[in-house]
Amino acid sequence: MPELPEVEVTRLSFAPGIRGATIRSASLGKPLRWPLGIAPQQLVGQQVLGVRRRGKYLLIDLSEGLLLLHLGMSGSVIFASAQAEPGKHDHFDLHTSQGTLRLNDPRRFGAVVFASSQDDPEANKLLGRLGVEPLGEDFDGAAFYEGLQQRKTAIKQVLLAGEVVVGVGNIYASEALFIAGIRPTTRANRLSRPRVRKLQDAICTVLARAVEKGGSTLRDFSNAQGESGHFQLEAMVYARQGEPCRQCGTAIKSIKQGQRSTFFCPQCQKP
DNA sequence: CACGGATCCTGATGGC
DNA sequence: TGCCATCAGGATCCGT
Repeated sequence: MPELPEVEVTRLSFAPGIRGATIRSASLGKPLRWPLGIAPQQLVGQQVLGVRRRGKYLLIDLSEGLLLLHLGMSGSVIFASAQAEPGKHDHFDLHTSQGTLRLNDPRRFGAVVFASSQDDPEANKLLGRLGVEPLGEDFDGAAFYEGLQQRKTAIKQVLLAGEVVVGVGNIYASEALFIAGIRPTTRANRLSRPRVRKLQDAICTVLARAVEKGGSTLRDFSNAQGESGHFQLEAMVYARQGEPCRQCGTAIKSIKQGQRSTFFCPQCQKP
């Protein structure tokens, strides 16, 4: 479900409501990808200072540390004043003076991890290898080009790895490469400066647009208010194998790269 | 150190 | 209330 736009839409939908709240209690369901790192009771009494995002991580700033939240493949968050008893796939509840934040994640690839302010939370291992923010000021052409020059792998997989630029998932990687006219199998270090520039613009455009639209609703994405993105992503290539390219009519192709599906137009996207 | 593959887990879908 | 294979929006870890 969540790539950067969905995570950002989630953040925007609950950050104002939870800011300033005091944590009353916290509870865990089944194990997620990583353990919380502390006993849930240790969160009690802490203040929620705000909510930021880094890549696909939600960073909840607390008075004594940082709560890192990742939605994995199937996670979603609800923030509401009254919550029913946790359901089968509800694996984390944060009860606060202003409402309950609940993580629902059927596949449990997501995580909630506490980083104490005693250990420099910003230096958390999970945040260490992340690339530049695509919607931030640091995403400039020169640095992006230099980053890609270091990689001989297919550009699609370099985007997904998140070590050069973060937040581009499987859907938006295919979409951005289509907009930029670049074949997903092209090796990253073989791209010319102008093509890298075009790709950079395409990534910004497609992600920013998706955030504006409230996240794509390819399946069942909804924000923390339970509102589904009232927008169906009009994908140019994603999941459109065999269908005509919206630009030239050529049949969209589907291939596997690193066990993930990739979609592209063999006519519009050049190696 | 850059790369490719295995791996975690549940649910939906489609072929037989 | 059939069973089985395949696939799904992520990303870390491990062997090479």
